[in-house]
Amino acid sequence: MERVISIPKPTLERLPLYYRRLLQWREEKVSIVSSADIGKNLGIDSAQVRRDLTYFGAVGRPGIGYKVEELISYLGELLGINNVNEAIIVGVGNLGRAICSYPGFAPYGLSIVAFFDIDPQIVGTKIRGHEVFHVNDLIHIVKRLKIQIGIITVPAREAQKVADQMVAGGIRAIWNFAPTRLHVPEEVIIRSEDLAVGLATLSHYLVREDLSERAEGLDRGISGS
Amino acid sequence: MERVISIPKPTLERLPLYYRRLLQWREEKVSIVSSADIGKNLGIDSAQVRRDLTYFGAVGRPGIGYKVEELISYLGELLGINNVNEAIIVGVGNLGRAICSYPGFAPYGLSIVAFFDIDPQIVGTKIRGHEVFHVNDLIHIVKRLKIQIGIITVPAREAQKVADQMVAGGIRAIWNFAPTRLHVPEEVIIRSEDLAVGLATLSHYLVREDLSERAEGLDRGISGS
DNA sequence: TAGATTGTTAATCGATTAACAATC
DNA sequence: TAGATTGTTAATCGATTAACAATC
Repeated sequence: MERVISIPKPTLERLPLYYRRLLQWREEKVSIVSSADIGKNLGIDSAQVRRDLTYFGAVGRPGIGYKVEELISYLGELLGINNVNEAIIVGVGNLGRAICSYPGFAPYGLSIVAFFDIDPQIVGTKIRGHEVFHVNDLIHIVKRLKIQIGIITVPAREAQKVADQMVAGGIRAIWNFAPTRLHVPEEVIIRSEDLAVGLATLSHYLVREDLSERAEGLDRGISGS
Repeated sequence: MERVISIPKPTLERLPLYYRRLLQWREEKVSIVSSADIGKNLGIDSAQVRRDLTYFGAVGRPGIGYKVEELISYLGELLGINNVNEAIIVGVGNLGRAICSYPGFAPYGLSIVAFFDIDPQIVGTKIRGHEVFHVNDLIHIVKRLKIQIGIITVPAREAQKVADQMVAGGIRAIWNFAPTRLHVPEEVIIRSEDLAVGLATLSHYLVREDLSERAEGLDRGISGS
């Protein structure tokens, strides 16, 4: 399955961070950076940075560093950013709207070309100049426009149904914001952004800290620090 | 630093998934589940599930499985869900509003008790019955209410300033949705939800697939499958 | 040349999985 | 008891970090 060169997932999640920081450096007219610069800035080991950047072949110069411009287009290529990524979004409540107008996407060439909802109050209205279609038209429209990316921002209980229709329309990657697990054919890529996971882990750390305060008190005599 | 019992991060991100699925089972009147049930449902190895569930001591019965009810309260405790988590949110654009009304949080006891913004058009209005305050009042209000969690949904360039004020007010955990890295004292917990990372990885996989199609063609003679 | 920094190899660290004795 | 499933140990796998020769 995982054929050809395959990048470790953690690396893949760091590349966009490098990319974004590089855009900022370009803005600031910085033309060359070292792996140490990048690492210090993002809190990542410099060896890790070099490692990450060489998965598809080298791009830096020993003794010099990385040309910001070069690295940007290299990473852009790698991340598929240089392409235009056309997507549809299903569910135009607050979350859907927030995603449509999320400024962080600006550099990533995401273009949301059609909006869908099921609420008759919303279907037929316009969002950012685009008409909102009924979900029933999804398969048809997706096929016609050959859309590859589908974004799901509907309630959890609707999500699977929507995913099924996306798959039927030929969508190859689903970005799911509904708090539920989706079942799709294995050739379809799924990425779920599960906000509850974020909240729960944060909340867990708070609890942990409370517990560990006592423990640290007992501990201090032994381990110092 | 990482004192007392410490759970691996990947485990910590799976616990909320278990928790959510268990709530669903309870709803369906299922009273006992096995690690195999949980695993199959979430696409996780059953040994992994057992491992994850024993980091704070055992809860299952050999030969039987796990009592849904017991496991729910066990995980709830672990994740700090049984507490009420009071939070403030800064930035009440679409994303802020989406988070406030995100249904996935329902089980997690998150209570957003104050809203802040800087836009004079918005300050003073009400959201879900709560007045929106000016960011200038943040430190004062956070101190008075002894809030521990701050949610940042402002544009990237404002985020650090907001984080500084949260820290000054005594907030201990920050949930950051702005696409930028925040610098805070090390005792403050930060979790960043970086949507651009999600988008970029998704887009990357699409590109990879396109490339690998060719490669697979060449490959097939050798490795079959 | 001397100093800096890469790309890469080897060593370390941490997480996942397999296997199985203990237990219901 | 026989069958099922846990909790845990040991083996495997994968990612991070340290170290350094090669290169500018």
